[in-house]
Amino acid sequence: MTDHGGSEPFKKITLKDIARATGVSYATVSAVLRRKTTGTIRVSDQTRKEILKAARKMGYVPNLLARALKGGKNSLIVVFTFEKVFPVDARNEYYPFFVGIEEEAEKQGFDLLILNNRPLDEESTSKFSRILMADGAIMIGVHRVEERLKSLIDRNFPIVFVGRREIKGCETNWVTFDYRTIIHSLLDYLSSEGVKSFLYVKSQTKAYEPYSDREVFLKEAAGLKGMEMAGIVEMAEAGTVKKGIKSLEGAEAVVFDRITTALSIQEEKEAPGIPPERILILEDNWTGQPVTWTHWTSERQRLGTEAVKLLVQLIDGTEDSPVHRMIPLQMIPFKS
Amino acid sequence: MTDHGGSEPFKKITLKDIARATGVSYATVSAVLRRKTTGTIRVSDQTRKEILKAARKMGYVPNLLARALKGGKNSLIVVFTFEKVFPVDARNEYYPFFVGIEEEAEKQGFDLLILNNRPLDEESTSKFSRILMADGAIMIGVHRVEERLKSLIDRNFPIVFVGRREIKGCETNWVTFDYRTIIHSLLDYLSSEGVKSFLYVKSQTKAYEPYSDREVFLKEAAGLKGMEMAGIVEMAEAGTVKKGIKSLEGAEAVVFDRITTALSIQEEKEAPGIPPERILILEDNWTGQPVTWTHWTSERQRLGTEAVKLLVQLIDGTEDSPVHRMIPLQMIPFKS
DNA sequence: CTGAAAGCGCTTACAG
DNA sequence: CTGAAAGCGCTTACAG
Repeated sequence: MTDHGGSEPFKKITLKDIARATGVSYATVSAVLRRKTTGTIRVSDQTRKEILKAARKMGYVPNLLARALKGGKNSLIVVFTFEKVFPVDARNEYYPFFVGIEEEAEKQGFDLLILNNRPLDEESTSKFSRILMADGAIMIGVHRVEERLKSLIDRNFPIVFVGRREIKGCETNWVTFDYRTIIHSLLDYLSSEGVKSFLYVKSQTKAYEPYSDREVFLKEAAGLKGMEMAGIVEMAEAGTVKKGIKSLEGAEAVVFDRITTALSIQEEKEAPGIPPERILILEDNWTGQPVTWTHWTSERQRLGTEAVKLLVQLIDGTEDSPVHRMIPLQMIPFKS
Repeated sequence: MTDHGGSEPFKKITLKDIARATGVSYATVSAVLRRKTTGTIRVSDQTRKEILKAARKMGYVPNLLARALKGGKNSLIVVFTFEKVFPVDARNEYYPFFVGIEEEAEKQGFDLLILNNRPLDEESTSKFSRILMADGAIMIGVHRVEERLKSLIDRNFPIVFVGRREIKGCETNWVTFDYRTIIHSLLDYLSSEGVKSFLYVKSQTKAYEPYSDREVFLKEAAGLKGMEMAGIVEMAEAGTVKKGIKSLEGAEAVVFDRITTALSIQEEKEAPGIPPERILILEDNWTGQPVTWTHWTSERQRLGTEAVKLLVQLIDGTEDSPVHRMIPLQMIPFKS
């Protein structure tokens, strides 16, 4: 049945093989197998059955590479990360995006092509090379601008970024959280506590869109509510916690940009000396650790599904670039 | 720069476009971009640079569909599940396999094609159709035998199953856990507690390989150590717990086949009336919930990486089908 | 040393 | 109503 030793490569069964076996042209076989016999090609019922039978018996599996190369769509979506590793690990901050992406892709009937962000062998083969195997792509993480990517976007290859991502001279599509509304709510809350000024703890050294967005909205909201940003404390996400706590002493209220930074302080025995209802975190809790201070709901998975929905619309031509979508967030206030 | 409204489809830049722009044959362009200029095709340095420059400027991205269709390998691995949903959710039992698969694929320089197990539009397009886009496939979950799959395996398409999976008349490759050794260890442990007989709690209604394996090895080990399997209690994984506990009363020792079943009993206030050091679970704890009874280490992620390693060897021709690999397990004994 | 041509497995417009 | 042929974008053996 099966022969051993140096197993032969893999023998593809093609349309031609079936055509030969049944004695018709392979165009006919193609038509029959694709159920297109109502169209321009018509085949007798007898032949139809023979072809179907032969295909089944020979174990024919269409080569979708060829199909896709010829025709248009492929029902395939690329997922690409600019990060070092692809976020399949549940502890990864981007993981919930991926879960949402897969869920929605499945619902919409798309398969997923996961591109690993590995170094390249040849100059010509860009990181994005495999992107053209798919109908469109979703990008996760903080990107570095690459000419090649810009060029694809310019030429209308459907690409959706998870998070607001701008590329100069380029019209990018993205889905992001509605940071503005939620940050205004959070400051309303702080204001209702009688707070007039706060310290802003900034963990990000490199500014990129989502973080500068938050800072902008925070300042805007503070201005509107007559509150004062008393100062900005730069703090590494890990380490220098003791020193960090020191620098918070005497503050009326504290606003953290990152949950990880807030958590590293929350964990310390010595409290920062601020009443907990006067501490805000401008992020959802994706860490799974307990958080008591005020923050917001995690809609990361939802952001993933929205990204796919938008991408599919772009692929279908139901939407035209550029499109930007916002996901609402809900406050989770401190509870004593 | 960019024009709005009814954005045109997506204009591919092909080798031909670059060839036209630089005034050489597109075979030359191909050679230059693939860095194969040392071979049969030689190009002047001047031309080389021009081609490279044009490619960059025009944003050329090779179409790997075409590349793969023509040539052989694609550096692409299919991951397929027979389950309803693809296990990207961390609470899914198969999720750790996927994590290991992605990790190793990344390491080996392969991208991943995730095939969703959705219903089909056409008869000819089998669930496995996209499989030929890749160099090989990894199968997760409990399969139903499908002719199409069998035929692919018969024709030496590289496929590795996660878990022992047999298909009649077919030589399948698989990686699995070394259930035999660990189950013998577990019974040694039970024996050292002075146990002479035990009850076997069986949750699986449908027998498939991994579970029948365990039962077989359990019986074998019991026989060897002069222990008696006093009875088999069939128990649904969820529900009927109360009744389940009743049926365990008076047993000298209990062996569970599934961690979920064991946990649903462990959670109940009323203990099963068996000393905890006389309870075994023939599974690792993939649930994340605390488990006190004796079980074994989770090597699921490792199984995923091993599956990829084996698949890559099959693709490279370093190994010939059929290959079976075993992953060792370690006992985690009850601790009071 | 170079470029034209065949061919990978399909689909579909087109000529008979 | 049917089948031969062109073409999707590449690579590579081959003829000039």
